[in-house]
Amino acid sequence: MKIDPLLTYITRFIELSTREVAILSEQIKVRTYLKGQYIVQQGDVCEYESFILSGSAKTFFTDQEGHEHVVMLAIENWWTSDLGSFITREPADYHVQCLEKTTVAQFSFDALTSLYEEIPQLERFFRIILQNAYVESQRRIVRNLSLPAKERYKLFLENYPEIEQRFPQYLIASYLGITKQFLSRIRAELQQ
Amino acid sequence: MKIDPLLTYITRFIELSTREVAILSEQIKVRTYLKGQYIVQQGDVCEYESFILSGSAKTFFTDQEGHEHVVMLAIENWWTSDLGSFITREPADYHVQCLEKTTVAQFSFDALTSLYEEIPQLERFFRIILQNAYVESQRRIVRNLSLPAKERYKLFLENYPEIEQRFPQYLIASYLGITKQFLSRIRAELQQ
DNA sequence: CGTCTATTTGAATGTACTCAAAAGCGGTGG
DNA sequence: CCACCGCTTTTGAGTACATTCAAATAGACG
Repeated sequence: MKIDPLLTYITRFIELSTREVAILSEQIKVRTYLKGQYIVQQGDVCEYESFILSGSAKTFFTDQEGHEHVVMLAIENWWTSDLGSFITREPADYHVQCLEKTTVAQFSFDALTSLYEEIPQLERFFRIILQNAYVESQRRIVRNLSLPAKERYKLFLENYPEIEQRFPQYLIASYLGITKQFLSRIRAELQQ
Repeated sequence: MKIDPLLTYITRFIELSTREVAILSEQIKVRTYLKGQYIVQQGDVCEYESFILSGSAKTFFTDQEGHEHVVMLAIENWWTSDLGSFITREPADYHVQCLEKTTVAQFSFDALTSLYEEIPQLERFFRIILQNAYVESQRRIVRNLSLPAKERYKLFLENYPEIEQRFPQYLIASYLGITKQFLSRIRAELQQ
């Protein structure tokens, strides 16, 4: 499978020469996972930053009481990994599991380190990506702190209509920080 | 006031030549705010990324019901701004207000843009800073979703003991996403 | 000491949770 | 083609964590 969607995505932020595209392509590994397979396992060091070419994945962890909490849901053209583990080389806090057959483009830590040297523009690319991710992350915190579940769900529908369609309700409930039962009740209210 | 703490901070991540330090120093504005003054006002475009040399600030917003929500608390050697507004040049979602007399080193959008060209290493610096900030932001989301208020408060005490000392309880309560009354009860329980 | 602000305490309420069970929805096989 | 299985969603009842409103107490500063 080709990494064209990734190149398209990158060149929305920086320009790449033909030579740079070649260098990049060489360092990136394309890999396909089956439904249910893990891209990252909690406790292992996260070896890759993965860019989803097709398919979808959930990032989650299990708390002391054995309850799963969804940290992130990702589809095509999204990144997924345990960034904290990836950059520190410490055991991952989260699992990343495929929800369907999923093909990703992967940057290993070493590949990325050398790519930063060979294509300095990539520093800018990831800086911009991270800026956006950070801003979005702060927004999510704000929404979680200041809005009741019903409002959070409505905003989720507005912001991620594609995701709503694609994932079971109980995962969305977990992502929103509520139980599946409660989301079901919220949806019932919104019907009327 | 000198920007030495900022230079020390930057050189923990990248190396700077004497010439680069000079370029940097020229582009950075040092500014002192009095207690209560606003570094950023909700609705205005956030003009600066501010690095706190001394003092402290809170980032907050006011919801429809007129309640304040603290998004962030910052002290020396922390960054503060409304990054979303700063990078998009759109009106800020948040206020940033000084809690005491506060001196900051400020990067304007234009200064930073030209600094990225003159000192490409700064791309790396901010990439790393943002990586860390993003990871921390995700951790906060996870804690907010999976832990009861009491546990969140205990972790806050562990992670930010300096902040606990320095800010009134009602701000910490707001940062944790709970009311000041409830934090007071939690603290009473923890005493025993 | 008095005033202003911050914290604590009390009582009633509400939002969201737990546990339990029923209903819906695909897919598979007899 | 229908019966059954596993999985997801819905519904119900009781409960808990956290909120609101109100008032009392404690601290800080002039």
